Amino acid sequence: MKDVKVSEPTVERLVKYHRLLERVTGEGRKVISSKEIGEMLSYKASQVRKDLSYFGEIGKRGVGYHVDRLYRHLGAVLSSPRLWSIGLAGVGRLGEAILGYKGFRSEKFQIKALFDVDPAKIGTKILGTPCYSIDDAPRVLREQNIEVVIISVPSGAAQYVADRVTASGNVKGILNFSPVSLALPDDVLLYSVDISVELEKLLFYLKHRGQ
Amino acid sequence: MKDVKVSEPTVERLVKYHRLLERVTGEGRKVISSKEIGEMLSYKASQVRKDLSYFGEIGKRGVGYHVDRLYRHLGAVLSSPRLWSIGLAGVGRLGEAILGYKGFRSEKFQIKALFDVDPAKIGTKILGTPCYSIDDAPRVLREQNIEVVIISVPSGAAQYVADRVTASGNVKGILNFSPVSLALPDDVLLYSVDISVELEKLLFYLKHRGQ
DNA sequence: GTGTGTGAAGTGGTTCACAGCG
DNA sequence: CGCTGTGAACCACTTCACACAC
Repeated sequence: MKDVKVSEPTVERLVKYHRLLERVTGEGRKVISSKEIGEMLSYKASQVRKDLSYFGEIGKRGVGYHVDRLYRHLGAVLSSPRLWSIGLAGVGRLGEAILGYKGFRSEKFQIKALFDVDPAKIGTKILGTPCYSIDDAPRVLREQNIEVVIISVPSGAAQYVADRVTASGNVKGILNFSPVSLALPDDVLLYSVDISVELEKLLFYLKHRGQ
Repeated sequence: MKDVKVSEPTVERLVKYHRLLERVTGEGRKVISSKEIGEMLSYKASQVRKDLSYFGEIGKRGVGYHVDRLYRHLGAVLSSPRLWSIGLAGVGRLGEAILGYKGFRSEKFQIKALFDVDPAKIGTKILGTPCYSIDDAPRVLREQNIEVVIISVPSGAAQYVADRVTASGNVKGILNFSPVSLALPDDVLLYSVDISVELEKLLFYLKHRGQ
């Protein structure tokens, strides 16, 4: 797969096209147009075509996109070179929800180790995954070659946890669910999901919706 | 508060400035500069100044921003006209995590009603909040004047739930945690948080990180 | 001198419009 | 003729650079 530079919004849409195609494949559809994809996901047809064209000419002019071919094509674009091992720090309610989240099952990654501070959890298995002390994270992450960590701890603990986790030198990416900006070594990729900010934005625009 | 049109990224940053200021206020700091704010949140100082200038000249040239004044100013910009009543549909692991999420406490809103399909949950209170059948949603939403609903149901059920919820005619905004695009009446504002898309993006850029 | 406020320039992503191919 | 692929036009957000107030 050649390496085309694509913007973050494009990657996000590619993921959504892939998901949609998975569903459509199951329904036995053979061909789909950019217009139809766009209608199903609320994007402009031209946006869909541009996104899909970044990785080669995959559609047929005058016809549309062959569903199964496009599905496999996107699968290859989004595929991982291998199965990522993932750690999850903070097994509170949110952490446990993430751990058990069905939309999160994938052949791309697997949650291999949990970390917490609660002595009642350390040393046990939760939903089948072993839980370690956060202070053992550097060792465990190295031993199990875990390169991605999800942080779902309370905001006060997030920076401490991020420091422990990056101390291993093994971690290349962090997905942060806590509502704080983390300071990280700059070779570590950070993505954040801030649940309450999204609600705040919704309420802000609701307040000003007349406009 | 006069109505200035601000972009979504700006609103998101305003929320983060407000949060930061809350912390900084507590630490007894009197004055802060755009440069310092930027460093703490990983934004450019010029970005911070532009964002803060949309709602009037609030800083002092040559000095910086008075922390408490700026905090209250942002509070007013982001404030709600009143306390929003919120419903939450889908009290699975994720729904319960949201319900109990501390970062979610606010004087802007309150989760007033839960909805589910599980007969074991309907009619009970969960973490102190009453749970109703999703099919009673139109009535309950109207009776309790609930205008915002959080959807945290499995993807297969999301559209059905969205239809039930908007049937009341009362709902103005939806925060969707399920990984599907919802079709909604176009006077309903939609924000989505897609947990697995964020992880997919992280893994995609990790794979291509050499670039 | 110092740090804000802001027009102007720059950057990046989206949409258009049409050429090109099936 | 229909629908894709794509340069060019457009639009929106970010960054710069400097006048201005303290």
